Amino acid sequence: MDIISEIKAASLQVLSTNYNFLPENGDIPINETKPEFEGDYTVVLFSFVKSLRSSPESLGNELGQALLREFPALIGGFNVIKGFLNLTIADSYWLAFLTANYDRAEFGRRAPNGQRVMIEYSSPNTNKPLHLGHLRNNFLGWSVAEICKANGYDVVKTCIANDRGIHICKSMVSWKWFAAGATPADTGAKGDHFVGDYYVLFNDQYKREVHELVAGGMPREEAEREAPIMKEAQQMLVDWEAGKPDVIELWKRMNSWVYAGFDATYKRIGSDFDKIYYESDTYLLGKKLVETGLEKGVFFRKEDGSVWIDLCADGLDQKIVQRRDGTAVYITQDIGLAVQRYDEYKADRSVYVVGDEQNYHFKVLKLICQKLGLPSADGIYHLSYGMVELPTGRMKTREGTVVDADAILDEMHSEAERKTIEQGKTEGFAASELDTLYETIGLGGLKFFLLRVDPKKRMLFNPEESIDLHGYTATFIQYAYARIRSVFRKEGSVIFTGPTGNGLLPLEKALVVILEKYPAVVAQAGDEMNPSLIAGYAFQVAQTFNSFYNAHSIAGAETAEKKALRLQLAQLAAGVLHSSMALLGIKMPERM
RNA sequence: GGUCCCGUAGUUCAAUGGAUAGAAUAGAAGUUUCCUAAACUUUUGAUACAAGUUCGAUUCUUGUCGGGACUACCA
Repeated sequence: MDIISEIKAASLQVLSTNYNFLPENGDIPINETKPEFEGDYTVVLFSFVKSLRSSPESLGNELGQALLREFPALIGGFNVIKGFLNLTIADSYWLAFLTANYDRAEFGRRAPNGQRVMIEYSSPNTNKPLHLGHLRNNFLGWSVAEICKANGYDVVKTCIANDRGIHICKSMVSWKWFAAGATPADTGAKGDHFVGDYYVLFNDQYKREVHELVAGGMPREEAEREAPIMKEAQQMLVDWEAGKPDVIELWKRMNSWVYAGFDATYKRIGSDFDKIYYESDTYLLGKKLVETGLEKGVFFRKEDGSVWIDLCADGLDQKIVQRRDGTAVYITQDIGLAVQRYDEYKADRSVYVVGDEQNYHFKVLKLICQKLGLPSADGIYHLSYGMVELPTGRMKTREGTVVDADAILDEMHSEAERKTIEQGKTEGFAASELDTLYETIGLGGLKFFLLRVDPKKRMLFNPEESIDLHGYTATFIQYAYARIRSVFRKEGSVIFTGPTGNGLLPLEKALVVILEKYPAVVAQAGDEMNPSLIAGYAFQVAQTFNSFYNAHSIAGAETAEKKALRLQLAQLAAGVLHSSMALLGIKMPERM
C-alpha cells in the first residue's frame, strides 16, 4: 500500500473510532506538504470541521495526537497550521520501504487484473511516408499500451491500415504515368517515400491540368472533375473494387513497397502490433448491421434509399450510415470493425488513439454502437490527442511544411552525435556502441519531447527546442541514470546490509519520498492514459537524484550504514528511472 | 450559423476547489583538488478581461475578447 493510502486508512480509523465520523464520500483530502512547511504529507481539515463542530486547530491537534499514538511506525511527528495537519512520516517507515523495494524489478507494476484492453494506434494511409503527427500517435499508442500492461491489463495492440481508396489510386496512376517502370529497388529509395513522391506528382499534374482547362474556358468546378488524371484515378478505384487483375496487382505491388518502408521506420521507433487489420478487408463490413439497425428502428431510410441515424436528441446531427448506392461509409466500416475485433478478442475496453479532429466521429461511433446494443459499445474510448503544430503554424502538405518522420529521426541522431563529440564524451566507446548511443539519445529525446505534453492538448514542435539536451529532456534523465550505473560499476558487487540508523538527511529523504510515489504515478497514468505524467515524474526523480548526488558522496559515505543507505537509494532510483522511461519507450544508456 | 476544445512568466509546459500558482528554457550571479559539469546552487519574471458560486477559484458558472477543431453520400 502506498503512503497516501496508509495515511488515509489511519486517519479514517481514528476519525471513526474517536469521533464516530465518516466523511461523506468516504475520502480524506491528503496533499504533499508544501516545502515551506515542516512535514511530508498534509491532511486538509476544512471539509469536515463543520460536521464535527470543532475548530480546525483543535481537530488537527487531536487527530495528530491520535495518529502519533496509534501509528508510531508511520507517523513521526505533526504540526497544525490553520486547517492543515502536516504529518511527518517516521524515518523508520522510509527505511523499511527502501530495504523492501530497492532491488525489486517489479516495483511499480501491478498484478494481472484479468481485463483485456485493445489499443488501436498508428493506422497510416499507405500512400505517403509518416510525418511528425504520426510519430506523436505512435509514441502515444505504444506508451499507453506499456502503461496499461504495467497496470495489469492484457493488452492487444492493433492497427488499421488505410490501404484502399482514391488516395491510393492517385499514387498508382501517377506511377503508371511518370515512373517508366522504376521501383524502389532500382532507385535505392525507401518504399514509402518512393510512393509518396508519386502522390505529390499526381497533385502537381492535377493542378496543371485544371489550370489548363480553366484557361481554356472551362468552369473551375467542372475542370476539377474533368482533369484526365483525376478521371483515371476514379476509374481505377472502380476497377479496384471490381477486382480487375492488373489494378489489383499494381495495388499489391505498390503497397508492398510502402509496407517495407513503414516496417523500417516502425522498427527504428519500436512500434509493433499484435494484429493488423486492412481496410481493403474491412471496408464492406457493417452492412449487415445496417439491416439490424433498420429492424431495431435505430436507423431510418430516406426516399433516395440512403440510410441514416438521427442523433439530434443526443445533441448531434443526422448522420449517414449507408449511401444510396448501398455502399458502406467510414462510420459503418468502423462499426463493422468494432464488431469483428470484439468477436476476435473480447476486449473489455477498446482504445482508439486518433487525433482530436475526429472527436465528433468517435462520439457518433460510440453512440451508434450503444444504440445497436453491441457488447463492445461501452468499452469504446477515443484517446484523442491534439495536433502537432510548428512555430510557423499547422503542417501543410501543399506548403511543404510537413516534418518527415525519417528526416527528423536522422536529425535527432546526428544532433546527439554532434553534441557528444563536442563534449568529448566518445572515449572508450567502440564505433558501433557510439552509433547505438546516438540513437538512444536522439530517439529518446524525440519521444520524450512528444510525450511530455498532455496528450489531449495541442502542442508546439519547435525544432530547435526538440534537439536540446538540457532541462526537461530525456538526455537529462539518461545522464542521471548513467551516473548511477557508473557508481555501481566502480563499487562492483556490494553487500547491502539494511540501513538501521535514523536521521535521514533532507536530500536523502526527498529522494526516498519521491521514489515511493512511483506505483501511484503508474496507476494514475494508467487511469488517465496519460504518459506525460510518467515523463514529468521521471524528470523529477532525476532532478532530485542530481541534487542528492551533488551534495552527498555515495561511495565515500561517512559510515558503512550511510553507504548502504545511499547505495540502496541509488539502486532504486536507477530502477525507477529505467522502468519509467521504458514505459515511454525510451532506452537508457549504461554510459554516456 | 451550430457543437466542442484552448487562453498561466519573454517562450514551451505543470497545478483531484486548498497554504506564498510549480518546472524548464531564455536573462543575471556563482560551483570542478570530491562517485561523469550533458550536472549543481542562487536570482529576475505569469493566471486574457468582467461578474457570480464559498471559508477558499488557475480550476466550477455566465458573459466579453482572442486562437483552434469539427459540422462530406472523403477516409
